Amino acid sequence: MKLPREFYQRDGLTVARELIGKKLVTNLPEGLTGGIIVETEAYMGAIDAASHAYKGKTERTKIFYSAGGFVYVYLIYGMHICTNVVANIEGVPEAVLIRALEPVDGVELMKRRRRQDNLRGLCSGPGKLSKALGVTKSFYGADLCGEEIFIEDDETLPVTATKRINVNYAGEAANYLWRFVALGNAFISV
DNA sequence: ACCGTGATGTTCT
DNA sequence: GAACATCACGGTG
Repeated sequence: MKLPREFYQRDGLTVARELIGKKLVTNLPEGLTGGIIVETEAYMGAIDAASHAYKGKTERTKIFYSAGGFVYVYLIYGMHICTNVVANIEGVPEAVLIRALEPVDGVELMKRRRRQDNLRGLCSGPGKLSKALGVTKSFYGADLCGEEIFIEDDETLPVTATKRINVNYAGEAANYLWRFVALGNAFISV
């Protein structure tokens, strides 16, 4: 079952935690690919120095201000795409970064896109899973209640919260336990 | 196992 | 012109 708009229209921390165990899917002309979400991070807008939306609305961050359930993508370090889910209601700029998947559907296609054969490393990082799923900059603003990219209900997994990865520049916010991981899962990024 | 490094583009100063 | 929510590779233990 595809998650409805209401799932996303809650606070970012709840959405980030509850996305663990759900299945992220893209359905593109080359085929359907997807996997269980096993690692996420919440980025909490105006109260979060690590968030791209911390300093307000720009051309890049305007999608944060839409209703939950749309896609925010950006290019990092000049070569990797990161895939995020916008959370909360219109006007509240929160988002959830998807950091790792356990590969499930279209594994062969994902291996081809990534040019690598190792299952364990196939989707174990935000850049990796974006490439495996075929997510590009054109996904900016895509509707998760549509057909190209969506999230389905799946299993319930035990979850722990830890500090977020690579946000040391964010001062106090770097210590918040806003990363969520499926306990004991082998497909997480670190 | 753990470094160190090079590749690369967009955003904001 | 710096900083950046990264990855793969090759070196050394």
